[in-house]
Amino acid sequence: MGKKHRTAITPTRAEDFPEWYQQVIKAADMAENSPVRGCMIIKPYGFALWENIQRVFDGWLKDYGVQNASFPLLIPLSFLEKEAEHIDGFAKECAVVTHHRLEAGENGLVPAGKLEEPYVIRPTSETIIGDAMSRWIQSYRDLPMKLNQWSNVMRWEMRTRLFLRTSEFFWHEGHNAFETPEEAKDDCLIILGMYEKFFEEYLAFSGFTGIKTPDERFPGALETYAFEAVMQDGKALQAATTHDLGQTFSRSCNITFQGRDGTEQLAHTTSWAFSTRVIGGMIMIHGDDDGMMMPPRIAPQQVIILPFIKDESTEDDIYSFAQDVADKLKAQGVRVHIDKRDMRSSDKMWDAVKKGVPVRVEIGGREVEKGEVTYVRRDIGRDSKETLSVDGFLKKLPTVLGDIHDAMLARSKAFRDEHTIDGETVSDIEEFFAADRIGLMKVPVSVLDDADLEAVMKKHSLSTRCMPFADNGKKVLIGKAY
RNA sequence: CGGAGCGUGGCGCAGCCUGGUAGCGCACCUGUUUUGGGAACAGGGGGUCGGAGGUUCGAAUCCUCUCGCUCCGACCA
Repeated sequence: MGKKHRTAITPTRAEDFPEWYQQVIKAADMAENSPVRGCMIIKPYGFALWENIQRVFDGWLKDYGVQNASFPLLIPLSFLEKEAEHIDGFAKECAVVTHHRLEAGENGLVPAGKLEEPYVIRPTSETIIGDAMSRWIQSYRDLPMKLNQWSNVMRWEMRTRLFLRTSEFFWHEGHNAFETPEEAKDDCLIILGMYEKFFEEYLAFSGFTGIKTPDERFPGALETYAFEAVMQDGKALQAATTHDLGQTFSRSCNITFQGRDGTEQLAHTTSWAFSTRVIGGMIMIHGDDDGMMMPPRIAPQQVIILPFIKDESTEDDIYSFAQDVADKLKAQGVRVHIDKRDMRSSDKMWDAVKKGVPVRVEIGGREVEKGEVTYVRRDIGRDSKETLSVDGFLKKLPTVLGDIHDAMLARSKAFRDEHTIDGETVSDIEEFFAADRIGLMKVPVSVLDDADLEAVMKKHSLSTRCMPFADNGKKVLIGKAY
């Protein structure tokens, strides 16, 4: 009692942001490190979030005419070698499969059966999908071709962090091919728009959409477009990208088609993706000192029902009442969970808080007696506590979930805006970051030509994030990034 | 891959400098009393100290090597 300031997560964001991040993941039971270096185990609660993300966005992709397919995990080394710039970008982080058998050796099993041509575990699939496309595309009538796969990829990272950067990660990778450069460019912009809409409408955060500067481009791309979000520690997170690959990959993969004029032409391709990294973004954008805060539309559980059992005699009544409420919520399409674990209710409550379940419903003897429920919003806390009739609650819940979403989005937007500071010169940048201020600095693109910029960027480990569309490409965002 | 730090029961840590076979908080189990919000008391279970080797009568403590993790940096979704 009286310990008003005790937070569910130690340390707090202000005390140690990276450590806070780790602790939130642990407290919310979303993921953990695995015995495999750099690879994480996504636990059921975290994976349920990813599944919801997949389910919603997959529907959007299909509406856009994208077809799902599945390509091999292993890519022949020679495929990667086809595109010089591409291999240059990924070679350093490829895991290589060189053998196809194990044999008993002196000290246990040893690899045997050396492969003539090694395979690379896909760091991305441009080359192998390009190879397939080269066979599937013959005529302009086969275009556009829009393919996607939900898959895992592997990049041997120097330094990993759960969700944000792991050696193996999950994503979707889309690969489209078009007849004209205009279509390819439009495709990039359309999909980037879908990402932005998805992040805002489902993950409840906004960021900046824009064009990457040349040095931040995908290896082999003509142009890279990105969605950059701002985390609570002021660092930027590239949450999604689309790449206009021009004819780079169609040239190296031989994706040709016979055009309307009868001549053989190279297709214009694009690739685009977001990964499990967005979950890391959600944590760093929405989480607070009491743990995770799930955006309602994508939350694994939208409502958690906590039965408050005072004595055994009321247990059955409370459970059946809770079940009844849960059934009605389910009928309404709400993802609801009843926490029947044999624990003290206060512990269950904090567990729900740490997991970030948007709405907590408390049902005890009083509620059962009066046919009511008491609920609390995760984003507001105790002050939002309200007791309603069951029907009243059922009717109001959609609005409540919507309000929570709106509030979370508004907060992330306000944070982004407050932490995007306008500057004019290199010395403005230097001053800002030397003062340990958090956020991004937005300067005119002409600053990129300033010879002093590189040193300042290096000194404060900054990078250009993107040239926002909102500024018509006249400004560039510079900051620290994940 | 460079710099720093850390690896001791499920979690967080102390012990290590000044070697003598392990301790605290939380969690867990049992019981009693509690119970609308992170309960109290009593009793109890669990670790051989990341791994390997070495020094020593004796090592969590010293030495060497190794693996892993975290932070900062370079590289990247």
